[in-house]
Amino acid sequence: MATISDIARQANVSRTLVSRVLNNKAGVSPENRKKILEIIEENHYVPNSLAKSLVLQKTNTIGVVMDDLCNSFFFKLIAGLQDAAESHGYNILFCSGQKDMATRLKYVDYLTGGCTDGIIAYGSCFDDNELFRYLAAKSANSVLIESNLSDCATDKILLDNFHGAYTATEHLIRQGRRHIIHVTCDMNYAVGLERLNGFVQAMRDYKMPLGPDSILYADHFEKIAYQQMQKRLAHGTRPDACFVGADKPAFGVLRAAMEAGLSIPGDLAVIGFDDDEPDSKDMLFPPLSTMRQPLYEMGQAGVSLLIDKMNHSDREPVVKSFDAELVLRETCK
Amino acid sequence: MATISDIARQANVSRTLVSRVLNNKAGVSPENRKKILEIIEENHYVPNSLAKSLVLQKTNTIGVVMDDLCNSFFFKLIAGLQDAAESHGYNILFCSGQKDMATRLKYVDYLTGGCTDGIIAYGSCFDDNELFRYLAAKSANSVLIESNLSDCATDKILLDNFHGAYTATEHLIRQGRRHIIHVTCDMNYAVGLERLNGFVQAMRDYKMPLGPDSILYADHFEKIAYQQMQKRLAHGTRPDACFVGADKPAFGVLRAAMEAGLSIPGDLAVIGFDDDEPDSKDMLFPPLSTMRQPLYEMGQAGVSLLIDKMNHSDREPVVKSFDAELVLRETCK
DNA sequence: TTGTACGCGTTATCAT
DNA sequence: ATGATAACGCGTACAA
Repeated sequence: MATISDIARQANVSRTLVSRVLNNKAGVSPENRKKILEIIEENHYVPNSLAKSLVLQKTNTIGVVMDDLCNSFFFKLIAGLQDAAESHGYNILFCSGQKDMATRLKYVDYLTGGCTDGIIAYGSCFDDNELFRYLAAKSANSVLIESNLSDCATDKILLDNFHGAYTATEHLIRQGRRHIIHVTCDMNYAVGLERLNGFVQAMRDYKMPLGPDSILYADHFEKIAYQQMQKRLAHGTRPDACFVGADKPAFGVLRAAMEAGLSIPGDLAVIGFDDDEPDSKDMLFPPLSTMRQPLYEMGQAGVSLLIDKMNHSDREPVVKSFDAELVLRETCK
Repeated sequence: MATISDIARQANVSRTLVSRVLNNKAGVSPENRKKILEIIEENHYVPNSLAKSLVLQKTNTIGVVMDDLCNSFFFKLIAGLQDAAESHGYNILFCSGQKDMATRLKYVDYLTGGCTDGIIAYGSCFDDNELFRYLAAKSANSVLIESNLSDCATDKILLDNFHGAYTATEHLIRQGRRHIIHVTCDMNYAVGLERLNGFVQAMRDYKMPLGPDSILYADHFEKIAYQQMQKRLAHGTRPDACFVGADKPAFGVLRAAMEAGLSIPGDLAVIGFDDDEPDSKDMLFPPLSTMRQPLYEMGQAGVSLLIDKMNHSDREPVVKSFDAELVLRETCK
């Protein structure tokens, strides 16, 4: 690989002149500039960004650590991150440990080791806290998305899950529903707990009955929610509304309800959470009402916050919270 | 951010000793080793990988350029790339230009600028050829997956689309189907053309009728294929088998056929290509027969080839071709 | 306009 | 066992 010295030698000039040409700076005679540009072209010369970053103490690159790149839930987030990085003139790199913590910690080491100016990490799983603490300790220029770890003094992008769950539940109550239940998403995630809390609070505030079978525990997939709802419909009083902690389990709920012969939303109103994967299901189920999570905007905000922090390294950590938006579709009219 | 000099100063030793400790090398007294390790720990010190890579001329990192990260089609490929990189002890970074060519070229510049040892690019869209040529010119350590550009002297990972299409078509013929048609995927991609050619060749070899309405042109999505098939079923002789150039359009074909009252596979046998997104559709349609593309293995092979090339920089380019595998499910018994 | 010299943070070589 | 020094490729004062 050609270096700046090679180019300088071939052009019979100093490296300084070549550097000036590369960075479009003044102080080079037109003839020399032309000659240098030609030689650069001939050699397919690309400046070594390592050396450049080393001397400038600036990489112009943002690193993103995901727990898994292979999940369509992240598409909007990734798009938001990419668009924002692009518009700010930053490169953005993605890496994931494929759910393996050791690998992800290795990537944090790598990304904090000089090749990026800052790092963004996403997740709300309690198991991820180790990663967030490790990251926060290593780099002041980092942003956590969806995690509200109090002992990490980094910037944070949050979704107000409590408020979103409250809003959804409140809507069902005001609609006149009497027997409202909640099917949780995975309780190993902070979002699961927060959404449950929002549901409970709304039910209490409106003096709605809250019994032992008002809450069914499921996860982020369809199956468990389906089974839980099946069981629930076989025993006890029939619910007439259900707030589900995520969209995937909401489809499980819908399936169980439809198989049990319930009409949607007449017999049972359903509201999910997240508003992901809208297209693949829309021939199987009535379109799902849900609390839309603005993942694209959250990604954009994460990049903005990070860049702001890099330019004001002494400012206090910022927490920016987003609200989920109630999107009413067929399952809750 | 602390540097190796900071650590050395605090420990009252030279940078050499700190470096030895960092790299687990002999030649440090136990007391010094202990002291240095403590100070490293205290300071959350991480060696600057830029400086390290600069002096070692080795980054231990592979870069991947995708045209789009937000596509579930790539999940298996990404997993294969990650697993292989991990098992070879390499970091692997993903970036994408979100379909914007200028951005992707920028990333090629960035990745070839010293921060990676080699680069993997995926794609078979004819529009991508510019990118591949650019990459091949800039870096000898690069691997193209799915592209067979003859003027790029890089290693290549290919799928034998022609043979796969031939196999699928042949299977339909031997099954006794008489009126076989082909619905193409997007013809802006080399794979679309190759699969079409395989279909035609098989039909010719077996003296099957090949008329103007034996081929319907669609793309990588469900809608066009659905419309095309609807039109086709309304006019002309009814086909009794259909080989489709990808799975998504195959679902469009199935939908048109089922809405027209055809029984699957009795009236119409269908074989797709790729074997992606199996789960989301399995309640809507009978499970789809398809030519499985071994994307995971192709990703693994890409990493292996790249690492091999980096260790034998003078060897000739290697082309490794994979075969698609016929997976028979309900739509073609 | 042009070139010299230094530093970025690390590892390797060669002394001591 | 320990440390001084050069080198990786680049940008930039400063001098000429």
